[in-house]
Amino acid sequence: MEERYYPQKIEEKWQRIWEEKKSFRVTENPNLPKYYLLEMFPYPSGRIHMGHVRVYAIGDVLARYKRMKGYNVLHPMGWDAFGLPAENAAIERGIHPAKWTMENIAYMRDQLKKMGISYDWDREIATCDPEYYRWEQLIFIRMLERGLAYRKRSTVNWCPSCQTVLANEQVEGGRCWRCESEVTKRDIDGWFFKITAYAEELLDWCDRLTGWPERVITMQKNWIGRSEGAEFDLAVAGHPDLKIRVFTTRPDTVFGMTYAVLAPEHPLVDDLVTGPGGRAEVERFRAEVLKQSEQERIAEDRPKRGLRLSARLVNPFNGVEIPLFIADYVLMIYGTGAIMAVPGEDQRDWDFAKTHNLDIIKTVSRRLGWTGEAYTGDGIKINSGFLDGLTVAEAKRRVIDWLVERGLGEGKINYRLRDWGISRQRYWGAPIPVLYCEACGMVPEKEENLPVVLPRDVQISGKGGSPLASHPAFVSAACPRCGGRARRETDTMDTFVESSWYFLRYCSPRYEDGMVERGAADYWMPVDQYIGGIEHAVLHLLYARFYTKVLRDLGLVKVDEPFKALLSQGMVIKGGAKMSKSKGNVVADDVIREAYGADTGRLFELFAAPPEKDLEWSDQGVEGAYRFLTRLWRFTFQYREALRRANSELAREADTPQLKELRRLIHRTIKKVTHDIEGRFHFNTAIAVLMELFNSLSLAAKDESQLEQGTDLIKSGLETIIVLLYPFVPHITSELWENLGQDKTLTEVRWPSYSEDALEEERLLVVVQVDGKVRGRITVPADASSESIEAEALADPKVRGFLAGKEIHRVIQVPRRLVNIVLEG
RNA sequence: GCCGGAGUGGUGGAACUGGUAGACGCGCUGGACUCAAAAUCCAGUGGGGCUUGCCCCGUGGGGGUUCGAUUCCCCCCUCCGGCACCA
Repeated sequence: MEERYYPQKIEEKWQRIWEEKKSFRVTENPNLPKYYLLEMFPYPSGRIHMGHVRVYAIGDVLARYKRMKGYNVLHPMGWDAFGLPAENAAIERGIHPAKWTMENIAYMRDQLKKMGISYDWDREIATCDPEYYRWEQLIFIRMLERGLAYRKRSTVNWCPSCQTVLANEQVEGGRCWRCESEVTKRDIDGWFFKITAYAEELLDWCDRLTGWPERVITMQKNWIGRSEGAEFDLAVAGHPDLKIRVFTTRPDTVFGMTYAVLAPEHPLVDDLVTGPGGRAEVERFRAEVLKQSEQERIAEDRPKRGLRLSARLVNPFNGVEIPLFIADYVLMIYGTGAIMAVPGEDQRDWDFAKTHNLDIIKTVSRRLGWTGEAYTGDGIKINSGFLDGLTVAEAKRRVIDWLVERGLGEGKINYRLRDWGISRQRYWGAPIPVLYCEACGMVPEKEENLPVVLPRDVQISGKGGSPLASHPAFVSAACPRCGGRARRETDTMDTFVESSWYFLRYCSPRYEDGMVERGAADYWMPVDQYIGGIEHAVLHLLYARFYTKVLRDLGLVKVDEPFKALLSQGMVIKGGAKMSKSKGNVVADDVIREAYGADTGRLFELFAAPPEKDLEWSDQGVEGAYRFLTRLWRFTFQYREALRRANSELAREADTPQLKELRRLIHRTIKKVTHDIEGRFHFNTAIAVLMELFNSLSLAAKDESQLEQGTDLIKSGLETIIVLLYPFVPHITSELWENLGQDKTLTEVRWPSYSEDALEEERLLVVVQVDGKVRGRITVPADASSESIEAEALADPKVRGFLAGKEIHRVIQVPRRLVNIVLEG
């Protein structure tokens, strides 16, 4: 053993040993409890920096810990390898996306290995591999058969910079999730996955995902946006053939409707507008709305624009005729695209009614002292015919019954969630396996022809339109049904499709007869612990849940949910901003490794903050982590000869009080570290107690008499630190362990257990309070009775000073911990 | 606007279920070693007061419950995140 700690040398050594011994390779073993641990796989964008390392370091602690606890741990890694940056690199630098991607993967794989992350590299996958996406194409065809994948023309989100369509989840505040360009609208044909068919189930299961953070669940629930209400028809006065269906969450307020509104693009508008003058006006209004929706959508307090139509509707509940408008505040994409307006109990309707001088009827008695405008609270129904005197909830039920009895409407549930648009007008993605035949129309590719391989020989210009469309050999093909001339679909799939099932492929990554080998998936799934950034709260995490349910219904897997528990780790911040290449504030992993080693980088990131919080990068913090490891190294070096001769196995009953305390501390540390890792992932406090134990150990070893009498115990303490620290800093601990003369390596060592007996103290420190303020501390025998503790507390000279001349009112005791003497007055 | 989350020393952060606030680390101050520096080691480090041993104050602000509140309840302030005309 060398006196100095040379991290690079030992890190290389142990990484080589782990690789040669295939230490982290796993196979299904029904005799062992399984643990599937997964970090969100990265997009191979170039290089990993210390901002990325955090999630892998967190994952690696759990992986190594769980192995030591005897679990069969699946801990795989792969690459979310399709996506736009690869194409952009091709455009900017003339490198083929495939080449660029594969080179990045090679570089990043090497980086992860050098950080010592314990993956089963034999399971590595890349989603751009045809052997990967072929199964996705097969599932696409299955979904097509079941109506879960469909094609339609619709108004979609278009990113002008990425030159492609975006799903609703991929638009954040009107901007593209990846490039932050302002998103525009476009009418376009495209493919959709019917995620709305699973809206109810996705929502229901939210409450059963008990291992997920509350805020992610809340975000998913909000995104799905369930609202319960009623749908019914309003007749058009003088047009017996026409009726307008409206959706409301407040069926109890039907007697308060004073007008109705259609979305400007509602299809019935054309039927209701008579005369060329009217039509022109409608067209003008529509154009205005369309224009403003781009810029002014986010503007606050923007007035609600509307146009009154000549037609009048009839309120079926009281026969009253009401005016009809088209207005920008009603959206075609939600509900029926038409509403009954109740200004008395809806603020939006109130605002509109005020600007257009419309009647306001109150149908709920206001809470005492109410001074607001529209009232949305609870109360008793008024001005509401047969509903008068009922509560809001009762009235809702009564109205729905009334509608059903007369065949005019029904109870109805609407969702905010919309179907997932998966068409991308780009090259570097998985081809959608369908063709358009001149005779047969749209036809899926034959299963035996899968995969539909993405051709390599394309011209990537970035000038609008997919390069696939100008690749004749790809586009023109024989119809799988009639053999006639057909044209291949040139849209590729959203890359979120690949990431919706990669966790399944890891179970049997080389399986050739299907997406996933049933036995392997049944053994490993679900993922026991998933770790990733909060930015995917409704993107990837919602898609993956949906896709898993589809695969379950197709009979491929038996789980209902893919991820049993989720840990959303915080960002790494430097200089007030998230560490990222574009911000120019990255700390390169190799710089850290060269200066301090991978273990130091890991230790710092694990120690500086609990995983769910943002972590502030600190060069001095890194120094601190390095200092600790260096001290541990020096300590082992200094005492290793003495300790080698000791026998920690037999660590005999320590005889001095200090050694007894040290022994307790060792067991307390095992207990605390175990609990901190296991229950709440608080690695920072786990590391802190290990530092404490080390400080005590250093102090004990410095004392000649203690070192002599307690060699066994000190050895046992050092071994405990090394073993407990192994999941955090695997290289240095492996090396120190070897140098203590151990023949097993730490990959084979079990997590230590603690004994409750050893935790037992002989004397207890009891805090004495007078009127809730700490006034003294006494030590008592562990078996002291509460009476004797009280007596001793009252006898304490410091405490007595506060009692002089006062009368004791009562004494409260927390057993073994605290006595509070409450005085009179 | 609605829904979440968070405010603790100079600093990153501790404090289990209401029971010694500030563990551990960083920084800082003083000391040892050294010709000197770095590294290392030792001691101190929430604020204020003085009789140097204690006392008072202190977890964003104000109130409450309690023998006792960083922890529970109410109101307010600030910051962060999500959604945002979804009927």
